Amino acid sequence: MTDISKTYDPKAVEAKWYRYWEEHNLFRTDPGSGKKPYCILMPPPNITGELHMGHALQDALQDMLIRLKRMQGYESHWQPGKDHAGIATQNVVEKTLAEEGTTRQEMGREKFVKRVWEWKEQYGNRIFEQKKLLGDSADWSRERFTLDEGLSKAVAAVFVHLYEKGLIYRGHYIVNWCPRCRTAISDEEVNHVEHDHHLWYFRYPIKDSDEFVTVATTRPETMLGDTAVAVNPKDERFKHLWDRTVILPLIEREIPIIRDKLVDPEFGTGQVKVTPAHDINDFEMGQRHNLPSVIVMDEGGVMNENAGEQFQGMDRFKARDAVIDAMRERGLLDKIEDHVTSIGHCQRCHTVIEPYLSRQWFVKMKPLAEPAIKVVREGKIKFYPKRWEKVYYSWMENIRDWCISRQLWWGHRIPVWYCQECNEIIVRTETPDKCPKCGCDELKQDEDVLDTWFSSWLWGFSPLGWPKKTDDLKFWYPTDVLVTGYDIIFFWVARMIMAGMEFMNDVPYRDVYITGMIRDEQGRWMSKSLGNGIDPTDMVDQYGADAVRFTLITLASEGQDIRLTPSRFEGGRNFANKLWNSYRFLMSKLDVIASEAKQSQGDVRSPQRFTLRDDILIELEDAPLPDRWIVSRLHSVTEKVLENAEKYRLNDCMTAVYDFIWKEYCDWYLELVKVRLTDDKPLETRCEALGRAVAVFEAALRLLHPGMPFITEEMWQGIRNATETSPTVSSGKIKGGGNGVSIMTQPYPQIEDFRHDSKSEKEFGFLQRLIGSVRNIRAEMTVPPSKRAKVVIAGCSNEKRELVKVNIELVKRLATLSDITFDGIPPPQSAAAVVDEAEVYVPLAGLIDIDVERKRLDKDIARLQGVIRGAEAKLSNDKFINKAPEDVITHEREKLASCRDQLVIVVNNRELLN
RNA sequence: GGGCGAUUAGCUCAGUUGGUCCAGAGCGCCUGCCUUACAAGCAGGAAGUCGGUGGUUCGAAUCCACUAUCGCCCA
Repeated sequence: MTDISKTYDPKAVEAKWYRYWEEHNLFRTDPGSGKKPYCILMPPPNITGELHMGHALQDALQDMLIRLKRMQGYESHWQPGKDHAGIATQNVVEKTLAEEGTTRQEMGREKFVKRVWEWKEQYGNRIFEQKKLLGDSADWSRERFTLDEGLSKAVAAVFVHLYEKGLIYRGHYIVNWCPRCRTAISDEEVNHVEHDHHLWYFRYPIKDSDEFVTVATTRPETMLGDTAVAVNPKDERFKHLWDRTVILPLIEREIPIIRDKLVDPEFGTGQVKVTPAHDINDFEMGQRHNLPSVIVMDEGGVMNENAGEQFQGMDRFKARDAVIDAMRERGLLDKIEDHVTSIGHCQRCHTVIEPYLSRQWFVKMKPLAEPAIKVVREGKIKFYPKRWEKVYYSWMENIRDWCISRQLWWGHRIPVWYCQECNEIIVRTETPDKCPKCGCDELKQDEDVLDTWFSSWLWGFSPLGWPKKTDDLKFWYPTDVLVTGYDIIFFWVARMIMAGMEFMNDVPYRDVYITGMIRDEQGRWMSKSLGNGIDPTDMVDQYGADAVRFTLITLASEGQDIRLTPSRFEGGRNFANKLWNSYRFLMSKLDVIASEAKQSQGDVRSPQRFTLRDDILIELEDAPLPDRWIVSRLHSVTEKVLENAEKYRLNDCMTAVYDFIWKEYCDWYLELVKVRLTDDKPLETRCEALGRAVAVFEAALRLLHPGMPFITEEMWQGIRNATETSPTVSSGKIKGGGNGVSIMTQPYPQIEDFRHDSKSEKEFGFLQRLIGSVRNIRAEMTVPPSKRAKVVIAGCSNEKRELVKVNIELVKRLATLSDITFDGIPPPQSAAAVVDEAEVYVPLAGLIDIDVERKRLDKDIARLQGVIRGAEAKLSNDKFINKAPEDVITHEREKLASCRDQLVIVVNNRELLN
């Protein structure tokens, strides 16, 4: 067929089939289908997000599983959705406001939130459009958004439930405060980075004396909020200081010297300043000793009136320098030391976090963690790779309460109202109209919104309709597997499991497949700021979606990180091209042979279709050896794919199919089929050969489809149109009808579909080695391909001689031989090889280079001697004979005998050259 | 400080339950081929003391201990 292009062009194929799948509703799912449920929840990407390689990798893996299960007859549902991403989205919209010269404060809350919704409608769908380019077969009609009506109801219901259970509380605590985002964030949202820093030693005068205490600090500006100095009660050095009073410099506040065992005598001088409003440890000390908390900066990190006139209005880092200067001027700066310290930064904007005393809402996590730990311990949830379970446990067992309130406008407003009359706190899923206690209707809702993860942690069930008891929920919960990266085990996976146990009383999924992270060539994270990212849509554009998917899946082994360069996708592209060309070959033959067949029957219908016998892969009794062999190999690759898919070793699934198609089907089988497709062969022979080649190919396409959906669909449709019956084999039979809509909905191959045939594999293996040995000789002696050689085989068992005779045409073709004779005298000037017990002589009169041949044989002798030595050493060891299993010993014996025989022949041949 | 991962061919990586002709792939490299499906290809080839040391074992890339280097996470 001349109209099939010589190189595969993904662009001509991908969009067409994606549209086709959507038009035929092939992604749509139905809990009432009567099939078995299978479900994956797509990790909802942020609406601000662009598709990155991590998405591409995880989507390729998820889609492969979804498509596989769909073909296996499950109601295979991939639940898509998006995340409202509180801080990120608010930041993005605020940025555009800044460009317009306004701020959200100027705009007001209501207008701002409306504006964000508009932004979401306009830009929020981009990432899904990009995912479609990858071929994702999610049921987009069921898309959910963490801020849509249903999910908002779920969030409110959860809040009320936990509040009423006493697991949500409000309180004044030190939280991680981002002065740039102007909100509290959770411990998980803080990244600690080690910095070369300093330790400043300040002298505080002791009241009514000339003495000082000397305290060391990494954050001098906080001294303005000190309300005590503390020493360790066991520290004998400072007994004389107990209960004395210190004058806090600059502020001139009298503060006590307290004793607290939390003080580390080794840190600094062993005398420490205590700032309860700006340090977590100091806060605890303050609680124990009833110290006042003085907040010295505002929400933006600017010093406030409590910092004193001199410093008020200064940014916290300016204030730091100013405090140091002021202390130095007063002679109260004792010294400065170099000090390495770990400083927390906002995960989102990288601003230095300020420990800050404020009133926030928290979730008590311990009670929620316990059942979630248990289900993993009991194996009800399994992590792949298993090692992540340890990480999960260590976090869960040391879990701390979760700060869930955020001082943002974009998000789920906290469902709490305060009575302006009696201060009653009203926690409701619906807006109350009056205070249940005093009846007053003046109620004010809490200003804050909830942490975005407070909606994402419900993703295990909320997109399926919870809190309603929907059919979806009944059918698909618990879901089957969550595919995600290790960076969000704490943020998301762990919390989802807790939520699942608390609200569904069951796990959200049975398996957690943790993927590795995509890194650049040097092993660095891909990030916008480094500019080292590779855009998946660029790669799809350049290499095709199938090539991108194939490459990523192949590289994803057991959760290892992946170093990626664009050139890696060439491997996938080349494979697609290889597939394409084998398809082109089959199609051209189908065309020719089909029309010839029709003509021979006096049937000249157009278009000509090839009739595929429905038992073509079953009736193999009289089939030639290569056919029996390739079907047996098909059995084996199917087995490998199915086994590895169960263990989420999808890379192994892919390489198994790759090896089968390229190295067995194309390199060997198709070359052999060509022998039976020459014009001189009877039509019947050609039809059978081509039919089997097509049927095997079709089965391989189905094996491959979940990983490479577009190209397999294109070729499957092509084959379907060119053949009379639907080519799909299932449960041992080719299904008739020819009306399959798509390869997507064809049955996935099962091992029972293809007969395993170890005899054929053994026989064919011999022929492969025989052909290989001749090819090796030819190449080493640089015999030009145009030169057809004659080969003499000697010392061959009757069985193998028959085998070669039956398949003589094949061997001749693949080894480029004009003739094969048996048991002739080895001709003079021959190159020689040994295959099993057979001696192979290639007469090379005039072509043979004696030196090259000597080297070749010497190499073989060395190899054989090595193997023999190894086997002898083992077999002469009594302990080996006594302890090793019988089959291992037998194998060693056979190996030794065979190699010894071969060695004799090779040595003999070598001597002839002396 | 605690935990985890990596270390195998020039590069990037597989190697599942310890054994199956002295360790595999892709890329790169070398030789020869436009052999009518494919040069994004075909045939052949070179290339590794599996980070180091010690141990367990009849047998270790694989299990154990120690150790080195790199990376990540938690505190």
